[in-house]
Amino acid sequence: MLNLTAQQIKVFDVIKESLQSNGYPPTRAEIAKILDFKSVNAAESHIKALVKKGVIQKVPGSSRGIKLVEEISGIPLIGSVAAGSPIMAFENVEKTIHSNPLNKSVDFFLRVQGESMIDAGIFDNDLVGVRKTRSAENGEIVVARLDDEVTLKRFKKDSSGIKLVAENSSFSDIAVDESLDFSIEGRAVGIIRENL
Amino acid sequence: MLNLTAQQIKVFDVIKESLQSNGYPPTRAEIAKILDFKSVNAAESHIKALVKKGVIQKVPGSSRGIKLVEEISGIPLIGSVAAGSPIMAFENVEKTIHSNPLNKSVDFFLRVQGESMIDAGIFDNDLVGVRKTRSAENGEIVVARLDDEVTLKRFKKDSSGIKLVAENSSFSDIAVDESLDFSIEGRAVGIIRENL
DNA sequence: ACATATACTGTAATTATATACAGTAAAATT
DNA sequence: AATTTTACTGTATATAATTACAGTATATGT
Repeated sequence: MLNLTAQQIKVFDVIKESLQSNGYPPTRAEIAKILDFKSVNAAESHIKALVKKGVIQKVPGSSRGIKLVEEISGIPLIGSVAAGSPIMAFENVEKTIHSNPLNKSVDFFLRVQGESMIDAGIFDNDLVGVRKTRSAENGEIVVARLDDEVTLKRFKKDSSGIKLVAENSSFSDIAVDESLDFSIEGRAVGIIRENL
Repeated sequence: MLNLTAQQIKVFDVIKESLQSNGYPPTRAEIAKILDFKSVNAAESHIKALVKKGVIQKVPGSSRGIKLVEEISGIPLIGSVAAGSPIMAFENVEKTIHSNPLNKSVDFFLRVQGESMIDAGIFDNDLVGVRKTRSAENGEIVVARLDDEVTLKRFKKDSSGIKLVAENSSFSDIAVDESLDFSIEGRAVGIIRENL
């Protein structure tokens, strides 16, 4: 978005504003009218420039066929994570969510499997909004990778080392030591539950 | 949404799906193609019916000029409910949410106050998605009004009558009898938690 | 200096789209 | 039983919209 000219930003904002208030993108004529261009081609040229710079996409031949690239790439919903695969690998994406109800920036949603965080009010099948980070603060709920397994646990750190704690009395803590291939994939920032 | 016919629902869903995947509403021709109508007028007539039933709006003369009414109005987020006021009264609306991440139709979100449903995994400050109904099935979580107070409780009904049960052992059940002004405001269908 | 990008006006053609009108037929309502 | 609603096909047309082409002028990059 940084190398857009002042006029290109204006055109981009008109498109965004139209989507917001009308629910659909503007036509060339509408853009021209709003920005007081006397030729529809002025809008057309700007659209071409915006496509070239990668911030919008055009659907040729289609009326109002303009898509914001930021909208296209929604938030992936990760179902189960195949052993050993990167968490956001294509095969792990269950679907793509195009609205983020949480007030925080979320990189992906993870569908919770199992009851290990039940005492933190996170149930089987809940969707956890995750912000990707490599580190965590003491006490935060994190998505961690242990060898090939991805789990949701509370992160605890003290003089004796790092522990991953389940919020369920029937699960025991995991002490992280050198024998384990351990990494933090992200920090849980919110949840969505679709089935009450 | 209840008096839509099967075909009208199909057309409505095509519009919704187009908005979801294209970012703009479909044309009559696109609807006809997807639903295998051989005349664009079939789509046009259905659109007119949907407008008449109040679930969409048309922008005459504008290509793709279709708006979903549910998108226009947004979903109110109810904070605290003033004693005696209708739940969705203006003064109770904290803000309006323009995206519904839950797969179900939601009439309003209610911000949970207190710990009474903690054992159901519903915490203080969670947002509960509520579908407005006047009745409930045994075992459902409902938004109920008792005299002037609005609460979230599990609805239990048997031969001895109606009980409102908190999911927290330190709360006692409320037996609904004739002395109480009791009504059901809605059914909880999902939750959103913004603060983990 | 030269090419390319920006920022337009103006014209025009083809195609996309909305929308009305004329029918037919079955189902639901009154 | 009569009327209205639903659910289409088929035709037609005015207008909405995309998009190419021809210019002009200034600014920016190489």
